[in-house]
Amino acid sequence: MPKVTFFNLDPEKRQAVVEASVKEFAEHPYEQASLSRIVENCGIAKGSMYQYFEDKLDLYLYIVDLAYEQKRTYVSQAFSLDADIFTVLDEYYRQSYLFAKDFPLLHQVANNFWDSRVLLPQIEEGRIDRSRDFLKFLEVAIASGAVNPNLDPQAVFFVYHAVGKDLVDHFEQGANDEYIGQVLDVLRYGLQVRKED
Amino acid sequence: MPKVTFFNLDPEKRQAVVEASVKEFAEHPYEQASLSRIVENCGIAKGSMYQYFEDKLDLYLYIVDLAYEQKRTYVSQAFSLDADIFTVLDEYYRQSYLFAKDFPLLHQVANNFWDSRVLLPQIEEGRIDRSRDFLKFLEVAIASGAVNPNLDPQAVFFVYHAVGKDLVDHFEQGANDEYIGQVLDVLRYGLQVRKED
DNA sequence: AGAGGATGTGACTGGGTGGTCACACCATTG
DNA sequence: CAATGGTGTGACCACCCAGTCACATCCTCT
Repeated sequence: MPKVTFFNLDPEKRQAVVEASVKEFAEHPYEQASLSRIVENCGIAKGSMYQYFEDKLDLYLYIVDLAYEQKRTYVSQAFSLDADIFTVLDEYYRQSYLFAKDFPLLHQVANNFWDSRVLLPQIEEGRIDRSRDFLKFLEVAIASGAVNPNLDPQAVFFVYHAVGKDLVDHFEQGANDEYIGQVLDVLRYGLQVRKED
Repeated sequence: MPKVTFFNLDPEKRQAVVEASVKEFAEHPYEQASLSRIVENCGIAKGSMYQYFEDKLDLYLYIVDLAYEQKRTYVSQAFSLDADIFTVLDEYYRQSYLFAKDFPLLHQVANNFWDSRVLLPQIEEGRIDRSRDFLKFLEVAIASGAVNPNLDPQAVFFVYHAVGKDLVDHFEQGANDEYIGQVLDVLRYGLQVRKED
């Protein structure tokens, strides 16, 4: 948590600090990110930074929080949709995509955090949260008869999460709406040919 | 490429250098790996290291090569199998798993390399190679009638690759044979219920 | 024995890092 | 006016890094 001094700051200055930090943590994982570069980029003194934050980690976690907060405003729309599971998943991937397109730096920050090896507990916690939501959704979908009940729910979550993560990773290389649809088709229909077709 | 001096070395010493380097590059991504720690761990002088390798990057790429060479001896078995695509993919994932179990440090080295941001071209090259092999296999499988021809081959590769990578990532947390089978079931049958069942 | 080339060595260089601290500044009080 | 306390500052500290180099050591061939 930032110190009170940070929130007393002139908003313009505070914004400059945030922007420079976001840029740094987007371009470098935590360990390689440099406080010296950040203060250079936003034109404040090194010492000032330590009036605002406890240390480098405190600043980092604050920036990561900002990123996930913004992301949540996008993806939460998907889960509040009153539709079948395929529509929800489609929307979820699409909202992730929009977030990455609208806030590429915040997207990178979140990505770097997920890949990081510091503070595994916090990452693991987020993973469990996401898994719970997903599994609840899956249960309903199975009960409604839309989803193949022979599959292992944990394995389904694993597959969807792995694909979603990589899908987002590759947005920078220009994945588009149509491609997302095709990827989802693979997950929906499976690889094996369907006799019914 | 290491210098000739390295290959003239007493094998026992050479092994010590390799082992210490593998350990370091398994525990830290390239940028954070420390030559000072390596030489400390294998008991040779810093200067000696520069008799064996051009620089840190030279050493790193040599170690990465070792890792992939070892991995290839495992996964290549899958592709030489004369079986249907599902058996081959199953075997591919399983061999990746065995490699990670038998050589956890080399597995970590390869993983770190794949996630790294240095030398993107070399990583991209490997990605294209794997994609080519996979797509060729897929073509045959579609022609043979085993695989749903309505799916986009690029999207199929994308999904399988994403899942395979995460599957391997999580081996350390104890994924097992049965779990691999269940994950593959998800990919094979898809999420949507099959009318034929 | 001596010469010469290959190899081993670790103190050192220049540059980076996160974090500190004595001091300067400034606004609000009494 | 003076005093107080929150805020800004950048030189500085201790530490770590990749890479160098003058020198020591060893081996082989003459």
